Order: sequence, then structure tokens, then C-alpha cells
Amino acid sequence: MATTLDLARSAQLFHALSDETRLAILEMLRDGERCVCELQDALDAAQSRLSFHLRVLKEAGLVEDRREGRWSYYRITPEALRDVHDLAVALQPRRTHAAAQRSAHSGGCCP
Amino acid sequence: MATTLDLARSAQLFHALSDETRLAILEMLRDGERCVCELQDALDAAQSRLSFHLRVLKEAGLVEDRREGRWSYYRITPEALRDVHDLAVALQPRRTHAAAQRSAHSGGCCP
DNA sequence: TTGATGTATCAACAAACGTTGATATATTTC
DNA sequence: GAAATATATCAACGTTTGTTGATACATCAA
Repeated sequence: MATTLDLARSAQLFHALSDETRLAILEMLRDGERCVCELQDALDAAQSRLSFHLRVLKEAGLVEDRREGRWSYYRITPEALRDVHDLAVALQPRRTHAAAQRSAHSGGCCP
Repeated sequence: MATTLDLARSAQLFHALSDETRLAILEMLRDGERCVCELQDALDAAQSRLSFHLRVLKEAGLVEDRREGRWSYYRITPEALRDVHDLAVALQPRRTHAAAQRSAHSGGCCP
């Protein structure tokens, strides 16, 4: 039972997902790998802008890339998305005995 | 089959989850609702800092609050976490026919 | 070798974000 | 009433983030 989150890693993952351009990129990559120029066309984004977002995704482990000649192809790393999935589950409220719901709060600021 | 993401909503959700303090708050709330002063004690965070983060979480729909006298109690909104879960699934690569993997790219910048 | 092409990186900037300390507002207690 | 308490909000500030345009670096084509 995973009780404690890796806060830094989780925040990094969620941050990488917290931008519309990056989500649009991932949405495109669902159908298979794409080279940067294809993303550029489809998303109508400047080249350096795309490059920036791809780097954020890559550093978070959400995508991997492959170079072929002068083209770079990016694809989704399914394991990373599985981590996101697992995090969402890990944050769900515990189903636990009602008695344990409110822990003893020694500070005593509230009833 | 949900093909297109609500980018703005998704980005908002993920952004709310992209901060360590906010993740620590949610982790505490898994065990049931807590008042702000309890979170303050447990997370050793300034009051206005906590208030700020709770507002971000609330605006993203990840928590709900309840006032009782001078205390505010916050709790997780499980539906929102289910949305996060669903998003992680929706972003997974499609399992599709190999033939469809690479779409026709009319721009013709790459092979 | 030269020129074109695809991509990464950089510097500069504006906008968004998170922290802090001060103040405001409501509620309870005396 | 007045003082104390829990929380929210605000202004100010430094930091991080995302955008743009310029440049660098490969690779390919002629």
C-alpha cells in the first residue's frame, strides 16, 4: 500500500501536463509517433515554441524521441501515463473506518 | 469514445496538482476533512500560504469546503480525482491497426 | 563545397505563480 | 461591549514559465 507520494516527482509530472500546448501534443502522439514538423503544421506553433514544450515533456519522462536523419520523432512513454493514472488513484480518499476518519489533532486549535 | 480533450479544463486540473504543497494538502485530506489550522500545523506552512493553495485547489474543483463557526473544513472532491484518472487513460496511446499508426501528412516535410 | 532544411538552444521579455507580511472580516469568549 | 481567534484577501516582491526571434548545429541535396 503506497501511503506517501513522491511529491517532487508527482509535481513534475503534473506540471508537464498543465499546459494546453503540451496536452495538444500528447493528444496528437496518441496515434503514433510524429516528427516535429508534423506537430508544427498541425498545431500551428512556432518551431522554437514546440521544441521548448517537447523538452518539458521529455524531461518529465512523458515522451521519448528518436532521431532519424534530420528529423526527430517523438512518441508517448506509456509508463509515465500509467504513473499519472496511479497518482490519481493514490490521491483518492481512503475508504476507512469512520472512527479513524478524524485523527487526533494534538494542537487543539479546533473542536 | 472521447476523442478530444477539454484542454483548458485539463490544464487547470493538472496545474492545481503541480505543486508540492498542494499535493501534500491532498494527501492529508485523503483521511477525511481537515480544518485549515490542522493543515497549518501538519504542513508547517504560513496561514496565508495555505489559504492561497486551498483556493487554487477549490477553483479547480479538487476540494470543497464547509464553514462551521470560525473554522473552515476542507475535503477532497472524489469526482475531480476521477476526472484526473480518466484524463490519464484518455492520453494513453491508442491501440489501433498498424496501418493507421502514421497518418497522411500532407505538408510533406518529412518522409 | 555550397546551400537548403529540420531541430535545438539561447537571450530577452512579459505574464503567471508562489511567498510574505499586513490588514480585513467574521465568530466566539469574557 | 472588548479581546481573542480562524480564515480570507491584498499588495509587494522575487521566481518561474512560456513566447519570440536570432543563432548554432547537424544532415541532406546539388
